[in-house]
Amino acid sequence: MKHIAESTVRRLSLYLRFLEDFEQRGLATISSDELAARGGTTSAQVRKDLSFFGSFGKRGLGYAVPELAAKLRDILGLGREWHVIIIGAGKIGSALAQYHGFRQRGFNVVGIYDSDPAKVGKRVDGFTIRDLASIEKDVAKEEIDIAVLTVPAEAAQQVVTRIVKAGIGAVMNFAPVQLQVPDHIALKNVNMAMELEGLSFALANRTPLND
Amino acid sequence: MKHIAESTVRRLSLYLRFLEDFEQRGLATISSDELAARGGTTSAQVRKDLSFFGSFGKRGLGYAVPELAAKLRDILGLGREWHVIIIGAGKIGSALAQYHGFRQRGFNVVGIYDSDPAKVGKRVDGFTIRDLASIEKDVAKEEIDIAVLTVPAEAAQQVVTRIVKAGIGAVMNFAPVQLQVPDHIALKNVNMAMELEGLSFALANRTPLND
DNA sequence: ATTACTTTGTGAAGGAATTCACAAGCCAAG
DNA sequence: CTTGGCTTGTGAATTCCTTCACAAAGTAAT
Repeated sequence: MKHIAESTVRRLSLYLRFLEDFEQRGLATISSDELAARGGTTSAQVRKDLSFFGSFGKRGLGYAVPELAAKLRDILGLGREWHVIIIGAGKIGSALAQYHGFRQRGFNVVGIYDSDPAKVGKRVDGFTIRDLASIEKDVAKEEIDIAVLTVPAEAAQQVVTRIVKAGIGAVMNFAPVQLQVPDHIALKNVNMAMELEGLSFALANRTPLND
Repeated sequence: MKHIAESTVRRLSLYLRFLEDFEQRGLATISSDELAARGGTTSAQVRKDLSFFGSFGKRGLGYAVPELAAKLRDILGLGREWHVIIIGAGKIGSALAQYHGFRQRGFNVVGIYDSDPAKVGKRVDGFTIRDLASIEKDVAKEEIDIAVLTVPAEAAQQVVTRIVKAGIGAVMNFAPVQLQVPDHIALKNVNMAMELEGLSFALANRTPLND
């Protein structure tokens, strides 16, 4: 397939959210214009985004809501269950383990890990915290797709190297470091400090920020 | 000032992190090449990013670490204290209130709010949860710069409209909705579900994702 | 002081993403 | 079955961002 831009994928996610809302409200069709208004973009952008994957609309009419939603779920890989582990049972890790929004979308958290002996064996929202030592074995055996990394910055690269070797496919990194991973591994960084600095920059410079 | 791209600001944040690391290790100078290697970009990109704000380097030598760090802190608006409030004392809101990384960077959390009478008055990590009803008054009186929004999706737009009217400057939105704010308000969205769907897309399509 | 080497700062070139603009297709009404 | 009104899908134009490439400016050694 042709290369799809990061920004396009983000927007597809957004469109899906709106479609699910429309679906619930019983709307049958939606135009690119309405979708665009809702997402703060343009109708041309919506149509271009979708056009990378096929033509799903009817000229003169718009898009059938449930069909397009189904198509987007398919494109985004939400048609199946993904196996997720959380590594690091600190504050963020524990909060994420308790967040049930994952499951709804097919992100099935199957375990949470820590290296601290004082934490291993304790329970967090139904999960028994597992020992980090067993992670390679588990990743392979339980066919883990995605790791959510909430370990301290110093430990992050070492952990990610281990799980990549064990066969992980994707990593969502909360540690404030730039991780080195092979090209075929999907990596996303979530960094509160950086987002806040974006706001602080905008405030300090009175620059209109568009996001 | 000329318009600065979102991506540039993110990289400046990243460079600052590296510089602070180098600073701590006592390094006096750093080249754009080394900075680039650390951040997964190119030396030309580093120089171009910095060039929007001035010329801080010495040809043949590189950049003086503490000077460049100071300059970046200044550019990013980290030279002063920002007053931050958290709105929504649920799981995420409470976790953020307990996160002390904010304070270090000059983001001073001064209060946490909820509309649930059962929560108002309770304490979270040293903060007494305040009643959402008093938010307009407080935003104005305490000169709040940044609001971190962790309320349910249904309430988000209404709350943001109120605080914008009360004079807030920037909003970091955790609710999975696209908020409407005037142009002069800085807005950042943090959306776990969307990030995960990005990973899921990459896994489902084996598309190398670059982030 | 001259030479060899290094690294910045920046116009120009190239590439990527967004927006424009319009032909093509579909529906409904008469 | 024709006309009018809408909305899609997509090349072309445009805008935005990144990379190239090199003159200018510094260091160090002889």
